[in-house]
Amino acid sequence: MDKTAENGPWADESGDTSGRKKGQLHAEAAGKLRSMILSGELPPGERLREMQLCEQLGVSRTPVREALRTLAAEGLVDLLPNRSVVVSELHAPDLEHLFVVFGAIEGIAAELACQKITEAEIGEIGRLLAEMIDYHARKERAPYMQINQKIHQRTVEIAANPVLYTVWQSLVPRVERARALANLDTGRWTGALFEHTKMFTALASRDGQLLAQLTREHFLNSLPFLQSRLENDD
Amino acid sequence: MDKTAENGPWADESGDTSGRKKGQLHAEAAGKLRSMILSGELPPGERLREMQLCEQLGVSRTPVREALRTLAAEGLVDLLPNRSVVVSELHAPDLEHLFVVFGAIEGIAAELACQKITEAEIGEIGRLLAEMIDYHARKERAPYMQINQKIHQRTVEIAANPVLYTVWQSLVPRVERARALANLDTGRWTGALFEHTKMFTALASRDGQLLAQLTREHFLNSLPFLQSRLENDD
DNA sequence: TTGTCTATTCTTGTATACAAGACTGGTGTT
DNA sequence: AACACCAGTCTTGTATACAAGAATAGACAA
Repeated sequence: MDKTAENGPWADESGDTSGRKKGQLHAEAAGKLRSMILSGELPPGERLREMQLCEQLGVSRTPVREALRTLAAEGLVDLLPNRSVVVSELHAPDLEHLFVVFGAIEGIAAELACQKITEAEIGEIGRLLAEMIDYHARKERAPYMQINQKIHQRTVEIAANPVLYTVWQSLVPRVERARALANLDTGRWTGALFEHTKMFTALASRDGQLLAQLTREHFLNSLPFLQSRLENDD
Repeated sequence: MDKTAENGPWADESGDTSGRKKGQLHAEAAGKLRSMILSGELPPGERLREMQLCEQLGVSRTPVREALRTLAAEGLVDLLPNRSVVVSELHAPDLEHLFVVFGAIEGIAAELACQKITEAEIGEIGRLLAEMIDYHARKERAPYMQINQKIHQRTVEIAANPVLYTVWQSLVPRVERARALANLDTGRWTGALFEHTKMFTALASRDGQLLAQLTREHFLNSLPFLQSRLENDD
């Protein structure tokens, strides 16, 4: 069930075509299109003409169409029969739906992680947190976000549930997209960091119930900030 | 984000080609292949040769290949680059991973449903439950399972969260497959029914916390029975 | 007998060709 | 002026053709 190494979302590919062995153009195309959507190069609502994508990616329609099915399964595009594929919209109410689910997923991950985490891994997360606090103090947002993402990812990995990991992966692109579209508010930033330190304490003491609760709240708390940013834009 | 009406898993198709408007052979193919896998006609580990599937389904390779991508995203098949697609295995440990996640997902759905359910919908679920009790008394397993599935589906629908619904849908095929491969133990059957009545009570009184808890336990309880059946088979 | 190498066959990956369904602009009518 | 209608164009859906990588079987050597 969990041998999806090759076909899983962004196993590796993300724009480079260099050291790639031939014969997986559709996976490569999916990777490129995915990052184009996440980066906003292909904005929500954009109509994707197959031929146009072929020219941009330098491949024929067959791999492009297969890549689009993959992206559709990930929720990044909508397939309208006999009509163009469009980049899926991201409205404020959708965002709430997304964050409720995503927070719950990470909550489960947190609970499982508490059961399975080793001392070494607690140390690892602790170091990442320290690094993050450092970037916050220096107001360097980009590396902060990167470490933040890494902490969440490590937590899900430590949970050691491949099904959970797959579901989590399928949701991450949309969460990341929301974060990218609505850059984090400064007031929220400090609050989020504080929540992270509380979450680490719960993790280190292996209090799964508490950590799950904190995790769900963490996402729910950041939701209104993202929503307000989104409403201003479109 | 939630306009996935047409491309979502088994929106309708499940083997019939009758009243179908042309131009969606790949969706039709996906539906047929999906039910072939769920029914066990295509057992775990089976190598799927594209040409062979073409003959069976009466279409060309293009829609078959696109259907296989969809099924891969649903976790029913594994894509091995330059090698045949195979029906994914279903091992006992995988099953535990699946059920932990699925139980949690339905738990969230249950919690949301408690907040949003109307009196009319409570009545509807109540009638379904009564029907199910009836089938249990008559030991008619197939229709029982069908109603059971419907209750779960209605609960998730009432939760009214499209993201949650999509995630749920992506997991259901595997859960259903596990149920199909390991036909429910009679002892467990009665226990499961009892749990359902308790869950209905919680739903009717809109006790989300309790219902979520019961739902998670419901899946965890049925897990060992399915696992033992699975170990006997392969 | 066993192991390895190679040639053949099979299967998948990609490109292209053709058909059918949507979109667009203009024309005519009311 | 507004609306319905129709042809031409564009876009997607499907089939087929061709190329390249993998499996297989047989020959040969150790």
